[in-house]
Amino acid sequence: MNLRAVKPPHETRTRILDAAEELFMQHGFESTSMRLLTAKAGANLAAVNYHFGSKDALIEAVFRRRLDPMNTSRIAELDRLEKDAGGRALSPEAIIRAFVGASLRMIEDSKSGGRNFIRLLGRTYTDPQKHIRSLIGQLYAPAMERFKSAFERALPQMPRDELVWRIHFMFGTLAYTLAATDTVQLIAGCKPEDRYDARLLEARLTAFLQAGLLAPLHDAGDVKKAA
Amino acid sequence: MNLRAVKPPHETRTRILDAAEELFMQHGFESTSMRLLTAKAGANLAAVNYHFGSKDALIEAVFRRRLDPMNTSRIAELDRLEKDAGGRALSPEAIIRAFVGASLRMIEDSKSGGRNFIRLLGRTYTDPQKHIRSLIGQLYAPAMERFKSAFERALPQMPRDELVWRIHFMFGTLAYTLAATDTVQLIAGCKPEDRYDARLLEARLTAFLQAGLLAPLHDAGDVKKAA
DNA sequence: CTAACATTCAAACGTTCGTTTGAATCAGGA
DNA sequence: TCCTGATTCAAACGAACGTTTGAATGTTAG
Repeated sequence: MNLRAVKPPHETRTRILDAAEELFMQHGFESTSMRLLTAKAGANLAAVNYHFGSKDALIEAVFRRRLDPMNTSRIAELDRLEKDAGGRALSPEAIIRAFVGASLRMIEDSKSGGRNFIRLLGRTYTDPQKHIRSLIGQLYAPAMERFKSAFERALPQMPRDELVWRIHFMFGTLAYTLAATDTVQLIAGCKPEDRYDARLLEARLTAFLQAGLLAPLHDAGDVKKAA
Repeated sequence: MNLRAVKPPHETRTRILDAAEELFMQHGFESTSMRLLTAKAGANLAAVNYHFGSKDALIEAVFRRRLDPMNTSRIAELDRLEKDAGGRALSPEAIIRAFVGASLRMIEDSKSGGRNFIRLLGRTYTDPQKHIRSLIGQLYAPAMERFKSAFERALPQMPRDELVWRIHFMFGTLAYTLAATDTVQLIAGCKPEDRYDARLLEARLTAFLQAGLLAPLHDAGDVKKAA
């Protein structure tokens, strides 16, 4: 009997996914060649096509592996909050934290390549390729619907269009913040050690998003009149 | 004498820049081949290398053409506001409008390919290629410094780190909003005809950003304690 | 052991890429 | 008109890409 642990069933698959996550984050999809990728994963060039079918299918697998669990846990967290609250409405802040927290927790999780993935994800929301954007949209759809109706219940007085836009703005702020962890240097003066402190970032981000979500309604009359 | 207007001096150059702007926006830099690009521009395949030197140099030229004037006009607008205000401090909202307005005015400008460029720009802030991001950062630097100190003067009581982060968040919201003009459909229910109404968008965006910028300061003690 | 299956491997395939080349074409001034 | 420099053109270059192939190797069950 072999004393070493049994070989995991999909070891090569996993190594390829990990390498892809990191290289896609560093160089993007197109600039990452299968040769570089399989070399980093310690696999043969043909391994990607054998295990995933094609490069596009690999890209899809990279997102499915992390995004499905992340959004499932988001929804679970929201369910838990609503159950704890009994019949009472949740505060907007609590809903925001449930959404943002799932992403930030993944950044802190240093053993899995979560941070790589989060940065990759943040940038892919605006990927030029439509089929990639629609994949992301599809993977996000259930959580998005769930959070949207949670916000509607928390803010019954807010017009629906306005709410949709503000959710859009919040989503954008989160996406950009996660993706552009070094673009911060555009505006010099940020202490580098603060940049990855997820707890501090969560506090700052939540405060910003909450204020934006609850901003006073602009006077629609002004808009029409000025036009 | 020829009755037709004289041939513009850099007609082919301009046609190439216009085609590049549109195709880069639609497909990204790498997925846009020189063959497709020159065909769309009605130019020969070798024209890009003749007029610009290389594909990378063309990418740079695409950004320089629009970004330099845009940021110059941003700074001019801020100068004008400060002059009009005499010695008094500007409101944060006025500073935000000066910054956001330059982008949104370019979206409305349908005769030049400004809208294409703005969407392209929004996505490029988080481009995987470092030399592209640093080009953008470099082209933005003067305006960024100028607006940063304007905000500092308008909000003297706000800690500098906090302000830097909030400017970062605002910048992200703007970038994402401009880039993801169709990702809005992630959250269904947005009336398509509202999506490109720049005046309405400016009102909504400004209200959101202003509220976020002026959000109550979170208690730093809470953060440390929870850690 | 052996048959059956899953995985890995080196090699090659055809395509597309950005770039280069050298001749052809155009313009304007002497 | 002819010369000169700028621009356009068709053609080709070598390199890199994603994918396929068929044999070799490893693993598991009968």
